[in-house]
Amino acid sequence: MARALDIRSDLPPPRPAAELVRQHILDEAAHLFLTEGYNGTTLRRIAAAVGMKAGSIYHHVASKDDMLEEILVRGIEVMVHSFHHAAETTSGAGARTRLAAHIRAHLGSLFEHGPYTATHVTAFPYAPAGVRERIVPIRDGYEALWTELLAGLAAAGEIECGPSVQMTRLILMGSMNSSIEWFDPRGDRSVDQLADAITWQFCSAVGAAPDEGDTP
Amino acid sequence: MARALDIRSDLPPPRPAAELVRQHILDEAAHLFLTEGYNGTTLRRIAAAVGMKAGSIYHHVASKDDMLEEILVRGIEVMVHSFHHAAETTSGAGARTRLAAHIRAHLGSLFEHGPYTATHVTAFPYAPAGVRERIVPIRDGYEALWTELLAGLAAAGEIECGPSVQMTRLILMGSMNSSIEWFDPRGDRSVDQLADAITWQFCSAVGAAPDEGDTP
DNA sequence: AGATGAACCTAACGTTTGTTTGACAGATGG
DNA sequence: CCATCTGTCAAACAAACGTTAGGTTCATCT
Repeated sequence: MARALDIRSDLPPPRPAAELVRQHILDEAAHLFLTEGYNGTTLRRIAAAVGMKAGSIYHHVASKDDMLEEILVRGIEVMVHSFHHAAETTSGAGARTRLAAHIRAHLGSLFEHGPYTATHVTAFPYAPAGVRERIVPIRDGYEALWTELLAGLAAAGEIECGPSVQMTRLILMGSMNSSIEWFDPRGDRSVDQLADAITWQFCSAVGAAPDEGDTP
Repeated sequence: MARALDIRSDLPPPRPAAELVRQHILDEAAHLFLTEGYNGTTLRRIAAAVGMKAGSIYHHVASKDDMLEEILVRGIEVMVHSFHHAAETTSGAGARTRLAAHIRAHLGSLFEHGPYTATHVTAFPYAPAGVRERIVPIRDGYEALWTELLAGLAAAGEIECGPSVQMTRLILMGSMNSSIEWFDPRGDRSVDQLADAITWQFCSAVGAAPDEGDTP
């Protein structure tokens, strides 16, 4: 039986140093998963990047699959957080402003918050089946946010979708996500410029002209 | 020294049956590379799909890398062929018609000409470095066709690109290529509808209204 | 001082990878 | 009818894989 009424917690919080190493491992793993793919990345390669031997990794994580799963979950968390932040800061604005903010937020998740979100886009399709099944529901939650956003704007007549909102969402998210294969935020174009370009190409179809004023 | 002046060629043309088996192997390999990824596909898995044992594959193909390379090359050939066909059939048409035809042609390459082109999109980024280096120049040729097309339409003022033609091309090709991760041509939407949706979202920005007439 | 336990190492586990080998069956050709 | 060529197989190869086990170091706590 577990001792109760202990003054201090029986399960002490993880040491900050240990958690820091764990973060470091996941950072390097995510970076390698992103550039080399999941199957193309070996534990020895990850260990070398951290400055350890392969076996030592297992003192911080349960398995290679577990690493990927945690990276994918964190990637979605970043996206969801950015989405809500964009929604709050443009709650009263017009259609184009709101859409532009969300596009910028999604691209920010990809390029400005470490390799977790980007790994999500590239490594997910070929992740082990078990991992994928556990991630899909979480991922669905984020996609639902986008569907809701686009459907709302379309229903209000503020943007014009094609045959279906889902198809529109998939095309838009495809053009955003595929940018990680060619866009370099340290290059001669900024993330802002990329967001502007995608926003422009996507919602230039908006019946309403580019609006800057609020619509309370 | 090679014997010359032989009546028959020293290198007899490959038997048609043998070439057929080879095609079959490449077909199954491409399908597996597409669905499971290159590193996630084993030679034994490919052999099983063809109805052989792993070792037998090597009587038809030099190596796993060689399989991938040939698949990638053929994928580009399909795309280039479709591009030129679209260019010929709409040489005198207006901007939107020409662009729509090329978008439809590219999507046709992805979904209607076997797994070679689609494999090219998904497997290329994580192909072995040696293979990738040999493919890049060929791939550049196809991308140049698109750049030329978009630049021509933009220079004539028929479409409006963003800050750069390259960025516009990458965004457009990204939205087309990423559709292989979610679009199913056997589903309730046809490739034609997908092409229409992408064309609509992309070139609704065209200053000129949707034109149907030719501009000789 | 002695004990503790986390962090890391080396070494090896069993499995799977891409590839090679040698033998065997059937067709082909002189 | 014999010799040759083709395609296939079982078997084995070395290398690399993810993972486990056991030993060593070292700061911390009693």
